[in-house]
Amino acid sequence: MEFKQQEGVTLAEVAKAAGVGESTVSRVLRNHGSFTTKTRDRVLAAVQHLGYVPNRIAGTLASAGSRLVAFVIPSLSNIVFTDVLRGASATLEDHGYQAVFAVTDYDPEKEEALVASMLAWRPTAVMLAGYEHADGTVKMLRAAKCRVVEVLDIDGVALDLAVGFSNHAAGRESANFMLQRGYRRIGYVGHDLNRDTRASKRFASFCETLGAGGAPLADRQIHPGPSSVENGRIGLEQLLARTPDVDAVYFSNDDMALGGYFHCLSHGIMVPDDLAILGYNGLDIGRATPQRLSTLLTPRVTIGQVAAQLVVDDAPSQVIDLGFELIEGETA
Amino acid sequence: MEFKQQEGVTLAEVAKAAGVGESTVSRVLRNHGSFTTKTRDRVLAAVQHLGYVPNRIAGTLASAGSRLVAFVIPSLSNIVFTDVLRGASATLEDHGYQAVFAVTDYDPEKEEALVASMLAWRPTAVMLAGYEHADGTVKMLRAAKCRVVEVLDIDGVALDLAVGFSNHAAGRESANFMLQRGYRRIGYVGHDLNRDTRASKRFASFCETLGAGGAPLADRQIHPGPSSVENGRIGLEQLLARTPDVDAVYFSNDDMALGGYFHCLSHGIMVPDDLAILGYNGLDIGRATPQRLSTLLTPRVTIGQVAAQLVVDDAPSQVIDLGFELIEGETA
DNA sequence: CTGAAAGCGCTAACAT
DNA sequence: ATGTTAGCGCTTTCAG
Repeated sequence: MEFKQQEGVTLAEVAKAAGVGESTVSRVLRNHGSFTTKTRDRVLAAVQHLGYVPNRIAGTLASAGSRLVAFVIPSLSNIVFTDVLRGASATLEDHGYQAVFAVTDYDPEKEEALVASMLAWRPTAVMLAGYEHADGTVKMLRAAKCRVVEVLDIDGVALDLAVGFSNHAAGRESANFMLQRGYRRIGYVGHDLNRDTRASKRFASFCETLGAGGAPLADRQIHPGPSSVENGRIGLEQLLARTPDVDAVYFSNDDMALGGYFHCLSHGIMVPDDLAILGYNGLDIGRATPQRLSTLLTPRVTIGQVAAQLVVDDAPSQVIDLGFELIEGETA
Repeated sequence: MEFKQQEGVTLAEVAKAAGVGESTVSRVLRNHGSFTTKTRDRVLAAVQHLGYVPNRIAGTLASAGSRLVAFVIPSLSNIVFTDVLRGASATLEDHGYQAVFAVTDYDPEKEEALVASMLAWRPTAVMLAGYEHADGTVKMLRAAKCRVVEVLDIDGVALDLAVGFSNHAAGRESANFMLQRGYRRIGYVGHDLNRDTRASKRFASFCETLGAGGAPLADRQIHPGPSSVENGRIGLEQLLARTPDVDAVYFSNDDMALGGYFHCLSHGIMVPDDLAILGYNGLDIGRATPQRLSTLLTPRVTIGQVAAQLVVDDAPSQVIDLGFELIEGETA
């Protein structure tokens, strides 16, 4: 059945076996150009017979597009990024593109190094989170002749394509919601803001809006580590120890908020009467908790889909605001 | 500063600019072979000056190894797989490898198609979840001269490398734990078992062990969809409606278990006295809930790390059992 | 220590 | 409709 599969069957061998020229095999395989049904069948039979698998490395070198899309993301633990990947990968696969990824750990220098090594694969596009990049990263990206998509943030100047929503607007809307609900002693529990610049944008606008509304932030508790349920629990505990009279707390995201909610559950703190809780992200789990979590739903998967579609369509440079939706749950 | 960056600077141009031969540039860049410090500096200066980014597509074609590792995973929503990716990608990046991935949606046919298109990139290795693959997939993988790593399961015959733990053993240990704790009317709440073959192995062994222990499964509720907190909540609700007298429930994973736990919280069901809950996976969130979730911790990140290391080392074929750890929480 | 030249496997004109 | 040929940008003998 299979003869020399060990070292890789080449197109030339298929051509020989089918008794046609190499370009004919190439045309048939890519279904491009013209050929008779007869030759097509002979080529396909030879392919089948030899177990030929086209070599896209060679194909890419000979033509132009690599059909490789590079994702340089901060983390694989944060659902935000895996959701974007998820949305994008489906669209990409449907169009014959392959997704390559690397994780920066929220480190701009690492991002720069990873972008450099991604560029070595001559990707059709590279997708990054947000706008804050090292100078070298920007320089390389500008010089490279590939598309650049910045996702999850639109508060800034895009390099090329940007798909996301305004984190400033998200912070503002969250603050307005709290204010409307009548909370006046509002606290914040968050994770490392230096690394997560999007969370820090939300926080800044949240505070500003609160101040303008006459109820400046009562207190804040920032955990130096990454966001997690456990850190949210600890964060709220510490905040309350210092400022027991807050009537509401805004968390940097739903994981943190869930931790805060659990703290309340185990300490007999009534939510939202004793303390209101507002999260961010709109995770599924927040809809299954004893009380539905109040949060801001972000269109993460859609962002990935739209970003991928723009790349596939080779759309002109643009910024797409996909917005968000405030979910009025039962915790605030 | 940069002259013809638009179309990509080539190694030949660097060579010309540095006044040396192409092979010398290649040697310097890969730090392989010999050259004087003087020529090295000149080459590096030229690289810097022109903003040269090596083309790995060409490099791969000319040499052999692609330094690409392909991941063909069932889902990006299930933390199990992203954790494996996370563990693997760090190791891979450290060794100059790039991770490529594709999502099968638990569909063996899609897996086959994706493996085929991955193979076109001539990856150093391809990583798959578990042992259940379409015949075509196995055939291609055997024919391809790349390493194959099956992760997360070791209950079967490995194609090449396998890193994981025994899901049968996990089911057995979970059942024995329930039995030891004295539960006798034990139920099961799970998600689609046809798709998740590993969950189905755990369930089978769980039932078998329970039967052998004289307390056969009291009832089961299988949700046809994917695992989620919400589906776990609904699943437990339905199970209890039909069989109210169960004293413990084993869930297909922690997401489902969390849903069950939330159901208990909101319906005044005392855990574990009225109803005990046992999950599977050992998610972080289970340590922050009002009561720590009893579960089975699986070494997902480590599996990724070990798998990547084996590939990097080009280790001989072998199966590595990384085991798991039963976490005695407060819910069972 | 360094350069010249022959491919790697495929695609894309260009013929025919 | 199909074959021929010249590269794509790099690595790798092989000389020198």
